Amino acid sequence: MTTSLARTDTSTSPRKRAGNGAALRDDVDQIGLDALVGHAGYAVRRFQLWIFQDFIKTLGAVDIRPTQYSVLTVIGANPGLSQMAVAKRLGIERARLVHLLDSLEQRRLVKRIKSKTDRRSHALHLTAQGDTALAKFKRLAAAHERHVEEKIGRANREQLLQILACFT
Amino acid sequence: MTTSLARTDTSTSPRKRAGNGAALRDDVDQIGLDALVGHAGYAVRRFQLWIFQDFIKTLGAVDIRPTQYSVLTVIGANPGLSQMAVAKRLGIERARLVHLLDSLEQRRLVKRIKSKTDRRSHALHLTAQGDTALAKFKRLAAAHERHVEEKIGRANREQLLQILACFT
DNA sequence: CGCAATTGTTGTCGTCAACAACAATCTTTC
DNA sequence: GAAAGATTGTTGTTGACGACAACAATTGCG
Repeated sequence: MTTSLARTDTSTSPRKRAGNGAALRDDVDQIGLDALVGHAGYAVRRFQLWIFQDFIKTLGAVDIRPTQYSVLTVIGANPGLSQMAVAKRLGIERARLVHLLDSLEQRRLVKRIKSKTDRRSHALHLTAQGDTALAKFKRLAAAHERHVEEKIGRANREQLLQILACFT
Repeated sequence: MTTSLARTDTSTSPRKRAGNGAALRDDVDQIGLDALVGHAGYAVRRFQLWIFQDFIKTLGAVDIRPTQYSVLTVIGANPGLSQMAVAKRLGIERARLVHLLDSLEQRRLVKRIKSKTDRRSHALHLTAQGDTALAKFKRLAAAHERHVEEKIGRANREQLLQILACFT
């Protein structure tokens, strides 16, 4: 059993100065996380924060954020998709995709082409400029992925991808 | 270009709507992710979304969100911490922690006690009510963690925690 | 034809991270 | 001991993001 409700002292036994308002323990390394260490969500949240920050920093020169990169990649690999299809595939709101595409279209990376078979929808394509830009983005993204590998290890990254493959 | 195929069609393959012809490919299962499949960040983002939604839903009856839970857990395990110490340990902005604590203090789960040794800082403690409430939260959080286990498998969850331990 | 569903769009709301600035208070340094 | 610098809590702003709701135009189907 992982956590019984008994408040047993955690792994490390930090000196609990039980006194109210006693000295404050500011030493970060000594602060126990208690039940949090058993929660995958906490570790994943911290990891995602780190990984997104590295992505944003690594692609900072081209000003591309993770969500923008995912949209460009999917459109590049599947030209002609509708906004609804991209939104569903990436798990983002179609309302949000509107603003994403507005930004990418303003930057001449993507174009919305009115579909002839369904006048409601737009067929999404990369512009020629967007195609060459995406190639550059992919190189930078690969560099970012190497940072991940250096951080958690090559084998661990592989296992991670395999474990979470069911969410992609 | 890169043809990434062989998507193992997983569980639900409901009903492929016999929509219009070959104009727009709306079939979500057939849309390739291209370079995204090799990016840990994408999988982690999707996973975190799923795991947080399950957490929020599982703890919906008590109206506790992941960040609130993490704050309560750390305070419960380390009474007397300053706000700065909690913020640094959990990796959240101290400005954000202010609002978090305002909310938790209004709900009588946490109390800020003015430190005698450092009149700038507050010593954070759970109230008696907060202590019993946290015990209940932990039971619900354990149920959420079982959902994670059912989703990705027991061994995979263990490996995930081990791989990401360096971020906690 | 008529009605339900879909698509793109606009808007609002709440969460969250990242900064910047500030007053009060400690700490260091001269 | 006083001035200068650092820390703590606080307030505010900005922007990305997810979740909803409503709407017009359009399509599909009974």
